[in-house]
Amino acid sequence: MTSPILDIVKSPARQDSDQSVELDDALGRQASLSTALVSVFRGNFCDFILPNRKTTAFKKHSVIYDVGDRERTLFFLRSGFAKVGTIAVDGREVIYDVRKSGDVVGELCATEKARSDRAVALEPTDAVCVPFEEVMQSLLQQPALATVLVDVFCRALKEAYAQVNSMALDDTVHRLIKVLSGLATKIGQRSGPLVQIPVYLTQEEIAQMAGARRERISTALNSLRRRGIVQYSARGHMVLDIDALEPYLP
Amino acid sequence: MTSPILDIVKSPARQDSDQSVELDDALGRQASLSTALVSVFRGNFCDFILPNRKTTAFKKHSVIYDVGDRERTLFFLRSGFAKVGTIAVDGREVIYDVRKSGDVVGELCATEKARSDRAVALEPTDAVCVPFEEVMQSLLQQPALATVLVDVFCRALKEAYAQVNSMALDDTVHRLIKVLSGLATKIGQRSGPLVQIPVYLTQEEIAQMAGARRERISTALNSLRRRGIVQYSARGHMVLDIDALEPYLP
DNA sequence: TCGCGGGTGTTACTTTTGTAACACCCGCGT
DNA sequence: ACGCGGGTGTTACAAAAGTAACACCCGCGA
Repeated sequence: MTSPILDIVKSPARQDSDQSVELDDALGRQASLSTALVSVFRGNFCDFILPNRKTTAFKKHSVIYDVGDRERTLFFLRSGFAKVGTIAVDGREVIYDVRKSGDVVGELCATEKARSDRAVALEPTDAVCVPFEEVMQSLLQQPALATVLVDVFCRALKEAYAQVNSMALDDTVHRLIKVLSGLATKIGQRSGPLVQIPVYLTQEEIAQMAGARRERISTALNSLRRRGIVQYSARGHMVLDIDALEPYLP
Repeated sequence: MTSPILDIVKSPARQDSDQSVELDDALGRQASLSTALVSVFRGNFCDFILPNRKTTAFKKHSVIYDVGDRERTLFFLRSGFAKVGTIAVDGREVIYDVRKSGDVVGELCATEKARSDRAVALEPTDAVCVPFEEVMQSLLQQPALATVLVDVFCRALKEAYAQVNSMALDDTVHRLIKVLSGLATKIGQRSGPLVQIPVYLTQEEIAQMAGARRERISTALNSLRRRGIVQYSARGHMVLDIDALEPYLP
C-alpha cells in the first residue's frame, strides 16, 4: 500500500490552504469516540471466553474468513482493523463495516452453515478465534454474557438499517458523508475538532462502503476537501473536521 | 384499503393471458415457506416468556411502536402481519421487513434509549408485548433461550446485509425481484408453483422496500406481469410464479 | 348518485449515476 | 534508471433513476 499523498495534496483540484496536517500518531492513541460495537472485553466476556486461548495474527490484507466458509467461529479482535463485507458472484464488492480491537467479527455464522460475508484485515491484526459452539456454551454457564452478545448483534443490526436508509434516501455525497462520519465515530482518533481515521482506505473501498462508483467518490471527496471537511495527514490518513461535517449530517 | 384489481387486470398494460387467478384463502393457510425469522414459539420461548400474558390487538394500520418511542418492549406476533421500517425527517419512508405471526418485532430496542424504527400492523394483528428487561431476565433463568434470541438477531442482520447488497449492486428491477421473492419465502402461501402474498401491499410500500420510486415499481411490476412472473388473485393479493422468478434471482 | 380520495399506469423532462478512457503521480523492484 | 502497477483526478458520454403531471379506475360516504 503506497501513500500517494503528495500527489493528492498537490493535485490540480487543490485550491485552498489545506496543508497536509501533522497529526499522525502524534496525538493519536487517545480516547477514540467509538460507540459502534460494545467492547466485548468489558462485561467479563474476556474473563470467561478468552483466557487460555491463543491469539491468531492476521497479516495486512489477509482474509480472516471468506464467503462460503463452513467453519463457525467468532473472532474477537485484540488489535488492528478489519473490514467486513461480501463479494457478489460477478466480483463486485460491498463493505458493511470496519471493526477495530475490542469488536467481534464473524457473528453472522450464528445462523449460517456457509458464510455469506467475509472479513479482511486492513492492518496487521490479532484476534482470538472462538468456535461459535463454545461461545454459546459459556453463555449457558454465564447467562449474563447474553446481554453482551445481544448488544453486539443489535448494534450491528441498527447500523445495517442505517446503511439501508442512506442507500434508499441519500445521494452519493450524503452517503459519503455518512460513511466518513461513521468511520470517525467508530474508529476515529480525536484531537480537538479533528478526527483522524487510523487506517488507510482506498477510494475504491470507500466507494464500496458508500455504494457508489469510485470516480464519484473521488470527485465528492475533493469537493469535501475544498470545503475543509476532509484533509490528509502526513501518512495519507484521512482527517475529518467534525465541526464542519456536522451541518451536512442529518 | 380498496382493491383496484379490475383496474389493474384490465389496464392497457395487459397484453397476455393472465386471468386473475383463483387462489385466495382457497389453498392458503397451508405450510408457508417461511425461513425468515425463526419461529420464536418453538424452542420453549413461549413456555417461558409468553404464558400468563395478555395479547394486545392492533388494528390494521395502527402503529405498534414508532420512531422516538422510549419504551423498551418486544412484540411477539401471534397473528397478523407487520411492516418494520422507519421514517426520515423529511417524511420519506423505508421498509426493512414484513413480519408475521411467530416473528418478533421491536428487537432493536435492546440497545436504544429511543427507537429509531417503527412497526405498523398491515392487518389486524395480535401480539404479546414483553418488556425487554423481562426478556433478559428469563434469559438468566433459562439460558438456552439465548440461542433463540441470537438467532432472531442474526437472521435480521443477515437479511439487512442482503438488502444493502441489493441496493448497492442491483438495478430497480432486480431489487424488486428480490423484494418479491423475499416476501414469497417469508410470508408466502404456496400452492404448486404459485405463491400468494397474503397481505395487500401498495406499490408505494413495495417501492419503500425496494428503495425506488413508486412509478418505477409500477412499470417494473407490469413488465413482470407480462412475463408471467407476477399475477393478482381475486382479492388483489399478489401471486408469484416461483419457477418463473428463479432464473432472475442471483 | 356524485364527487372525492386513494391507488394505479404512463409519459416527457431533468438529474444523477455509471462507463470508458486517459493522464498523472508515486514507490518499488528489476 | 526505468518501467510497471496501483491509486488518484477528470472528462465526455450513455444509461438509469427521480420528478412532475395527468388520466383512469374504483369504492365509499355525503
